[in-house]
Amino acid sequence: MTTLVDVANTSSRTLRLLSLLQARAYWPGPELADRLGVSVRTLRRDVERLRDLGYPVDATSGPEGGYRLAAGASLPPLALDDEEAVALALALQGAATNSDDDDNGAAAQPALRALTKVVQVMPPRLRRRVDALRAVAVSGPWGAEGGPDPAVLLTLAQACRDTERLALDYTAADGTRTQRRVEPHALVRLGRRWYLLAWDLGRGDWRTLRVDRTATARVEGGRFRPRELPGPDALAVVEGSIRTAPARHEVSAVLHVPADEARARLGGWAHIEELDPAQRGRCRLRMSTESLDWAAFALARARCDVSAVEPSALRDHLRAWSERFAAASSASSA
Amino acid sequence: MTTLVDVANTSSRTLRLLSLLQARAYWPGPELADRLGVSVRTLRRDVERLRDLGYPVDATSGPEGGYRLAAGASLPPLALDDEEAVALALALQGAATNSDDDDNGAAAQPALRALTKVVQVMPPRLRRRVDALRAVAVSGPWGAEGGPDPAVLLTLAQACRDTERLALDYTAADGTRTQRRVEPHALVRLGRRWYLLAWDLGRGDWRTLRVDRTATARVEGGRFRPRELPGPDALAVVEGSIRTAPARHEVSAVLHVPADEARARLGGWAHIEELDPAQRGRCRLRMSTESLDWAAFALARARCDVSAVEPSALRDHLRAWSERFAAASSASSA
DNA sequence: ACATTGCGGACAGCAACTGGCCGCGACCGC
DNA sequence: GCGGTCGCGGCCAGTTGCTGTCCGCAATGT
Repeated sequence: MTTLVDVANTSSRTLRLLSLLQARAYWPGPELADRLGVSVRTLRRDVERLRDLGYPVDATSGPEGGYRLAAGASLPPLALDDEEAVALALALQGAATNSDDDDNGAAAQPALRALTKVVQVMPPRLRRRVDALRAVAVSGPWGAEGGPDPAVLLTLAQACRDTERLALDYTAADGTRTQRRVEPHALVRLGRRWYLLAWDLGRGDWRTLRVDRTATARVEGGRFRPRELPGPDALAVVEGSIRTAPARHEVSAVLHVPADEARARLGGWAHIEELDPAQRGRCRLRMSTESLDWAAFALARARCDVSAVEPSALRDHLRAWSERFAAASSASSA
Repeated sequence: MTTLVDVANTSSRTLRLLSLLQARAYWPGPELADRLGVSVRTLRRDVERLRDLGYPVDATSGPEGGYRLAAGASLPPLALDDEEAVALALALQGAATNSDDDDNGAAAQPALRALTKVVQVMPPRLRRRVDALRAVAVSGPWGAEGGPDPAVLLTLAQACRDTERLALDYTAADGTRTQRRVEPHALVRLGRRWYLLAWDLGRGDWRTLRVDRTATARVEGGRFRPRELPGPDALAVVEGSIRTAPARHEVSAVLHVPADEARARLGGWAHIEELDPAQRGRCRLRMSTESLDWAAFALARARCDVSAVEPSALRDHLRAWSERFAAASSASSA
């Protein structure tokens, strides 16, 4: 399974040892030595080598003893099997495309980087499995938001990292479709959208493109030498070129349940504050969101009476839902 | 940054080379050699070594040529930096705890396995960052469902893999809290819940415990020799011990928008079917869910009139929401 | 055509690795 | 307490492997 090829090499053995230590927590020394095809003495030396490399290998003596890879100063290369790799690719993809704005929005960037690493070295058969599952596993409300195509996002990320020219099918804001050849420079996440900062070869100028408006992206082969950015920082450039930040709503409401009960029902989804002691059995909900749908949903999940709903836009929203639901729940046939 | 420790070792250099090749796609040979502190000739030999190990390193000649790590027969050990590791841990954790039932429910198991691997070798400082972000990043409606504590889930997974005895604080179905000492055998995901199949040392019998009812779990130190399962398969045992599968709702409704518009608004969230051509401008929504909240939310996201809502329970649900929202949207003060 | 880059053979010197042996300490079950 | 099992690390002698340098060759883009 993980046997790869047996090379008698010392360094290859060290790599194999690292993999083995990650696959199982405890390994009796003799078994390890047998697996690696060396004597126990040499195994000890290999372990010592790993330790010198900075990977702390704990060992316990006595019967049932053995070696175990512990947490160290830096992360060792992860040896994952096929299933784990697929799960990882899907999870990272979800994190890169779906993650919430304020929370792990910052984590989306590293997630995307990690994803490019994984995908680049992933065997084709695994990539096919990921592609197949991707279709099924959109699974999540964000898909509804017309988020970026994960495949496109991934291609763009790789091209940025590798400084490779791209050909894009792009739909501009006014709906016109254009073909663009660009030198991609950076992917920036702003709000809950991804933007590609690129040098447009057709127009000879910098452009900020929305990834979710990019239908297809393919690598054109040629690599390029990065130009100097028209600003101190990719983020700054993109921010400058985006007109307005998407409107945020600061939601506030009073829930007619005790605070801890509300927290239990809503999880970490909204901030729940205690009200003053006189108002026992009630609490205040606060959340900051771009989508009133989410706010309405949160109120619904609270399963209790609600009052003092705060942006008036949300009240309008609730009224609209209410009317629609009333209609839907009464009419039982088309 | 990634320098670890400089060991003049050959094997360490091979590891470093692997990391470098993953960090950037193209590396000119001379630059690589310089980074590794060896001559180009030795670099070529190192590359050859990697190839012998099964990692396909592509090389292109000519100016702008260089080395690149391609997709191979098996996944090479992933060398991730700190940020990537944190993002990865968060993403995997999300996949393991939140993932939807039918879709990547199957992927939850490998995700959890991968997570145990990562966490086991993750430096404490990174683990702290993950823990810190975890609190913020529940971010998602599932948190509200009282899903399992990721930390507990992780501890259980590690203990299963390492066959280590555990002490659990468990809240039984009737609400009584008990302390249990168990030998954990397998984690099984059924429906959208995690179950721990374990041998209860206090009672001397097998038990199936719900992970989300487990408040704390700590490793007791001792390792044990796995007992024989009372069935062919952990899944079978757990299935047998769970009385009823959680009730599922097969939701159906007619949306008063064209099918493709509905798909655009709902993403992969629900299945949208065309109706017969006479009914242009309408389509049928189908989804299968355990939570009527989600169904209601989906209908709301469709932002259109809805009719022929199908389980009557959902109609009741909608009516309840409607009334609550009507109240909330009119009363603007507590 | 030229420069740049990768490929691989040959060689000599040096460094490292290997296996076998040893005594030591830690730990567990009897 | 005692013996068995296991990890630790020193020592040694033989062998293996690695390294840098030099070389001619092939591929590629300017």
